[in-house]
Amino acid sequence: MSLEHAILGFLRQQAMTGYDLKTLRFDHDAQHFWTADQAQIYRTLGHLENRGLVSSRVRRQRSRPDRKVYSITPPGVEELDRWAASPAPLPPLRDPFLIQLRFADHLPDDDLLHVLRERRQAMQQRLDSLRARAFEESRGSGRDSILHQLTLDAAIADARAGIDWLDNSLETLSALIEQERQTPGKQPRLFAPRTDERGSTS
Amino acid sequence: MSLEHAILGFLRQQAMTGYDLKTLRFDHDAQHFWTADQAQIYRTLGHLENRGLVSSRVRRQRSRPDRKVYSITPPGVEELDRWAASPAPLPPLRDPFLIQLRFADHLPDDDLLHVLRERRQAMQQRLDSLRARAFEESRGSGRDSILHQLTLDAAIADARAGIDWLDNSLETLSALIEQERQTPGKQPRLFAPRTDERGSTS
DNA sequence: CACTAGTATATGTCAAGACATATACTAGTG
DNA sequence: CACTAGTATATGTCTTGACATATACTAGTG
Repeated sequence: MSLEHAILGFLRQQAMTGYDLKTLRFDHDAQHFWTADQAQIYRTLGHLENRGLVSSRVRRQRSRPDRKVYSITPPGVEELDRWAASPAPLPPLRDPFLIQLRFADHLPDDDLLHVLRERRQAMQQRLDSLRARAFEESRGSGRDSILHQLTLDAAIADARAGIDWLDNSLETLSALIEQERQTPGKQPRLFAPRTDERGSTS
Repeated sequence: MSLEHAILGFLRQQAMTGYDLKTLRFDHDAQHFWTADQAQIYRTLGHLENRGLVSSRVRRQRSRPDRKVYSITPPGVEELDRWAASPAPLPPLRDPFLIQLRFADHLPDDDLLHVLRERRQAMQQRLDSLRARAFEESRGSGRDSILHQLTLDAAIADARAGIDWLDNSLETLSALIEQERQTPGKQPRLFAPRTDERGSTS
């Protein structure tokens, strides 16, 4: 599981509780490449502890609920290093928006363009906030800091590519719509007009 | 569910069986933006039928198993159109490779570069096959065909962005490694300096 | 003749993830 | 004083998706 290894990675940097992992790490540091919900983090910590890859000790607190601080164990470090050097399969592209677009040929022109523009705006917002973060977190020349910056770069590259693609698509579709308007016999031809020589259309 | 709407979309184009949806559509047409396993397709068809969005009739065959041909119903068309115009939330970037990279600071230099190069090669292969498909399927100027081509463009843009990012990362990390080699001694560390925890020094 | 691949549908089971809710205490705000 | 937000852990449950297996018939290959 990826989440297991993300947790091991964070715990190797510093021992902490499930609450800290959620609020400090997954909601902030890792937010641009992996998210996890609280319930899942606690359950995964349980699994990792059962397998001996992390260990925990309870810190009693008076004015707060007790904290269960998790540390990575030597087998945990081993597992993390083993996994980090192993090839991960390319995750397939899997985007509901592309399903929408693929089957949008029955949408009114305005709706079609609107959906694309909305998507572009959302992507632009994501890009802006990623860039702001990248700027804020751009100091540090150690390896750890560089790796963090590279993950931000990946998210930025992804968003930029998405926006560029949307702009091109918007242009293509606008041109198509314009062209269809100028051709009153609006029959979308899926195949080439029937002028081929072989095989008569009986 | 996205899969439900993908199925509705395909069935609007043409009535077909679960088997056809799997082998002709999801394994080919939609392969670059959505995949689905056979069991899930059959079960989803069942749900859609229960909800009246598709209907089926059995075609008896002698030398083959019977075919259960599904057609989209008017409510199904309505649902598809409604969904196509509704805004889909941006799916978060979610890539196990970025977890690997983020926590790769303990990897030997060669392993680190190797992992990135392997990734680049896999991405390049994907890009090549996507480009080949885009070339083969580039005829057709109707709206349906254009929309299909746009989905291919999206996948191509994604792969290209990934490769560019990997090239930049490879360059950045090579430079960092080179620089670290020329500066022997203490490297900048974010956390406690690494001493041998073996305790008993002999 | 045994084996494999293709056509076709269906169920069982498990992991990952998302969402809701329970518990329990404190501190600050209106 | 009531309410809200914050700290902290935990369980219940549902959906999506992945993988395995069952059934059943035919055609081609070694």
